[in-house]
Amino acid sequence: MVPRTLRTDIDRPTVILDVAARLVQRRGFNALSYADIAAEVGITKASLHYHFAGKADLGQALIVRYTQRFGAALQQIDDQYPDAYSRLQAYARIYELVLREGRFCLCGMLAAEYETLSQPMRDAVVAFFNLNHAWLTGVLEGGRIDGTLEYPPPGADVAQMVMSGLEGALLVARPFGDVGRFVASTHGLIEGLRKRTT
Amino acid sequence: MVPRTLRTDIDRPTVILDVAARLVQRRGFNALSYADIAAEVGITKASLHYHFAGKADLGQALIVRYTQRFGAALQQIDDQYPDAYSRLQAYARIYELVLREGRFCLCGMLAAEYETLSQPMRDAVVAFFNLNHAWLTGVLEGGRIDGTLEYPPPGADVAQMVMSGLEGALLVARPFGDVGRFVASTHGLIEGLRKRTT
DNA sequence: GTCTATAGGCAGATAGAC
DNA sequence: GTCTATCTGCCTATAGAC
Repeated sequence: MVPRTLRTDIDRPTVILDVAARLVQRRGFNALSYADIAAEVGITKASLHYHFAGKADLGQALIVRYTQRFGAALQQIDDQYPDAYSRLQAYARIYELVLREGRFCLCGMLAAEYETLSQPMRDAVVAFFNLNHAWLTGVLEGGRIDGTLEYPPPGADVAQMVMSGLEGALLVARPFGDVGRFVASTHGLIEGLRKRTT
Repeated sequence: MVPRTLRTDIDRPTVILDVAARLVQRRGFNALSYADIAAEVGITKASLHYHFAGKADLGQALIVRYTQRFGAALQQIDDQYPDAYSRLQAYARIYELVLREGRFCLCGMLAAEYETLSQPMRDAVVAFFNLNHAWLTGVLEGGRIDGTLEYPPPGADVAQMVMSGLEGALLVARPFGDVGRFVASTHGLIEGLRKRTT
């Protein structure tokens, strides 16, 4: 069934996830309450429970959607940039945009709170990092082939270094409210991998 | 007044801070409750309030002590290791030991929860990072002088990169319960700064 | 789908006896 | 310093009407 008019509003679950994602990325999952979300969405707590039975279910949906979108962004980078170095730059830009919204990475936040999460949420967080790590490893190995990157250790280790470096750069820059601090950390990280065309 | 016998127990506030620090570094400040601490220390919640009037006061004391101890460890590194490269290695080892205890950096955890903290706690967290950044900047500039390090950008930027890189390596390695992942991230980070004696 | 009303629990915090 | 007892408030969650 197609709606008769172009809808500018979005469906409830999407709006709920939008609001919840923003709150978690700014304040953490343990500081998130159904009351806060309900107030911002403009419904009651009881209605929230209709869409997401429990807080852990909501949390899981949050991570799954975040990971899907992240995967799509990585796919877009692959399509848009031909060389590995440009892909790394674009990857770092994703993180920078998150910071500019005043947010932390959803899964970075949940990694900090990991021990308090339900098992499904834990598994989803790990899956997010696995996706990032696998993609980065591919890009890094591609960089050896296309000649835009140069690094001594295994690609998988460097992938871990890049991913951790970006998460950490977000984490530390946020209390300072300073994007410059993020750029300072990450620029050297990626330039250090660029092939020197001496 | 000197106690008549050698005391093997420690004073209450210290034990409270020990227990609270472990809980915060594993589960986060927002997941910390007076009930949990009291149960583990073996006193009541009311007694806890005698030593630390409010949760924010306890939190502040936690950060101050952590920062003091960290500063002492940095001083010890300066005394023990003559060259900049060895100092960086020793610095990374501090973080690795934290991970081996199953913990996250106290201030890394609080950086994630930053928006929910009281102003005094926020200021204390920032002070911790400032201490680390200043010390690292000094070490890095020393490495140019003693010839053990080599890096293109300003020392302050590299300091930010190293600090963020270690915090991020802790953050991401913990959900995997894998110290190897931490080492993979940080080894390349520090070796990349070492002067090539070609 | 959304509401009102409410249950049941745990949070941080305080009063006052010992 | 430590206790018992209690307060107030917020939390997640549910029942049931509309």
